Amino acid sequence: MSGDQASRPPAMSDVAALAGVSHQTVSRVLNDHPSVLPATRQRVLDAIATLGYRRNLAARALVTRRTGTIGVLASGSALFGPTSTLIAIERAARDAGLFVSVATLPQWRAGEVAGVLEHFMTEGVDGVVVIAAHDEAVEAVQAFGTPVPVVMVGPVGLPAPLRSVAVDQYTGARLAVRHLLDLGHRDVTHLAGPLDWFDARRRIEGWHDELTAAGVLAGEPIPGDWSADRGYAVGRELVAGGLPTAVFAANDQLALGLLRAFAEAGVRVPGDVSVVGFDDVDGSAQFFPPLTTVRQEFTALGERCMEVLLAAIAGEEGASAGLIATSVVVRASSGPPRA
Amino acid sequence: MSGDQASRPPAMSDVAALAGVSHQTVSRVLNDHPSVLPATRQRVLDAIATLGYRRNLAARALVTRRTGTIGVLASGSALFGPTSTLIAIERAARDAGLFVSVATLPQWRAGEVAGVLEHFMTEGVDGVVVIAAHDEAVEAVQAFGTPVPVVMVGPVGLPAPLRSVAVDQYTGARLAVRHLLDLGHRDVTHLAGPLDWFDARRRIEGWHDELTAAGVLAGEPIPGDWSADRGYAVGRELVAGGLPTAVFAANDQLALGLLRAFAEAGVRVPGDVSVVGFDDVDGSAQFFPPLTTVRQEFTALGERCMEVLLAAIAGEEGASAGLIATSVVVRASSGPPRA
DNA sequence: GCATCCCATGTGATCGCTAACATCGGGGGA
DNA sequence: TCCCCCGATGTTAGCGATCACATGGGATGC
Repeated sequence: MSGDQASRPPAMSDVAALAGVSHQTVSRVLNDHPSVLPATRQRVLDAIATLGYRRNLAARALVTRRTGTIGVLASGSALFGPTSTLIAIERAARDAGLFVSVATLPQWRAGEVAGVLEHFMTEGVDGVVVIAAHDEAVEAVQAFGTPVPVVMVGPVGLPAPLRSVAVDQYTGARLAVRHLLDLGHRDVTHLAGPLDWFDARRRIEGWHDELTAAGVLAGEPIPGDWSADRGYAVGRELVAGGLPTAVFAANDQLALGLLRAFAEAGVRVPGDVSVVGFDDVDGSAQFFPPLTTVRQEFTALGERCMEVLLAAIAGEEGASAGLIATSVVVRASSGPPRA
Repeated sequence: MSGDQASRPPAMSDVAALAGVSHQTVSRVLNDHPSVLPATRQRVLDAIATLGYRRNLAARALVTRRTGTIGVLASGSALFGPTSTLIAIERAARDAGLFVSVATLPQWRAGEVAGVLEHFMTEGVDGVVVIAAHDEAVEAVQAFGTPVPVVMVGPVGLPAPLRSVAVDQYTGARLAVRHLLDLGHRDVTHLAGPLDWFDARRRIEGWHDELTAAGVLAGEPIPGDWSADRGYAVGRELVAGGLPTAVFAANDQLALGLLRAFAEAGVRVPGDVSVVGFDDVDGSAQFFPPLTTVRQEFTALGERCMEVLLAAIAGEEGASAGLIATSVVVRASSGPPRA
């Protein structure tokens, strides 16, 4: 029966033969079916151990129409936020017993997004997570219309059937500004991220609303990207054109550039100007000076993401997301304004 | 025949029926078999498009015993090097038409490594890439003994059947030190990475050998980890205990900490002391001052990694790895020593 | 002009697993 | 005591692809 070609890995039937049961009983043991006698179960488990048997996932997927795999579409940059999110999601997924197929995308062009989603569909993923922080990503995913559930990480309030999970960027920004207001600042400039990113927009709104709520005129944010280079350029302009008492940068990279510009110009931080960032990247505690910033709970984000996705896969409807908390990490770059 | 349950996605037989051919001919079209008449091929392609057919990978894997998937075992940290490597490998793999299953590991304990490898084996991956920079990882992988090819990214000269691909850390370190020697330095201290990391050890060797080759006594490197905090602590000690004319830090984070310590103490860089890092992380161009550092070609690393893995999967023997080049990025943190 | 070979295509078996149904005892209620 | 039901296990039929082999017709060789 069992043609031992030495090349073929053991199959369920081999285990069954060794244990003296039918292959179906082996299947029952593997799937924790209740009606298997303890003695039988043990015999099967022994046979599995002896043979070094591993269940063939392809065969299983073929009949169950479930692969137990999710596809994660991530950005192809090493940016701190997206990367941390990816790691958190992967961990949460594997804890839930799922396999994680990852594809990265250098740019969010619709064609490429469709290509990757097609790739995932061919693979037969049970669900997709898109770590997508900006508009084009949402449009591209929406246009594709996958047959399996999709969770977008970043955006909020998407039209069905898309679901989303996000960090509370808005409140994070408000907390950062509140911190500065509490120190006595009334002149808080915002160096924003790129406007086609959700996070950037929500941080702008938070900054604006918190200032407005305190009766302070917000003005216009300074347009930026996420780069330290841009931070430096803006820093120089501020030095030349007149400093506010505080700058809230949309991320730590921008803040890093600002700090360099200020340091070079002999502007003291926080003596002459306070700087607050966003992300709490590795090393921000050793910027010059150490950066006050906003920390996001990526682990919680990953877990929430999995909850929502698993619920969606199970066919549940709502699965409202809620927002992931942030907190201000106060360091040396922020202080009271000069009197 | 085709029981249109509306729930089942179209299968090859559905396409065959619509195109008026046998399922085998559909298979031939999909696999680019030469002997299919252009007219037939077109009819099949049309039917595929009409039905929105997608080939079922599980069914294919079941019979071919190939999943077209590779497993990538990455570290669970957002460190720049490992993350960039992961992204590069993913891109190279997908370009090669492979699916990428990722698992991250917060710690390299043998049990966890075995667990993840077991996970990959169950999934039926055709090969495994391990982005592992230190000893324990190699031992754990070696102990597991996977039945499929494994490529370790980082180490060099592993015993068969393990293969490896690595960046030329050694030469990178020599280049960095050479740069300092060329500027006239003779007193180059090395702030090292953790000694159980290959990269750290090889950077130490490169530093040591380049100094020795120039007839300079190297002394002992200062032990470190990869953190900016450690860099800061060491920076303060150096300020208190006597500065060398140059410090070669094992990575940019360490360098960042050094720079802060020097800036706080009023030590001028590069006037009083030159600093060189390693990695060229995002933002290092905006450190204060902008950091001279060593850049690694991650894209090339990913591509080479795939070449080696694909060759191994194809059954080829040698597939010697070669080392990936590095280059020095000269910025403002290095200059001639004070006369 | 006839045998030969190859090209284009079809047929049947099979990969390893799970779902659905069949079977066979034994225990409890009427 | 008889019957019904359930627990433990076996049997059969696919899931959707590929592989190996079969088939039939036209071009080729001598």
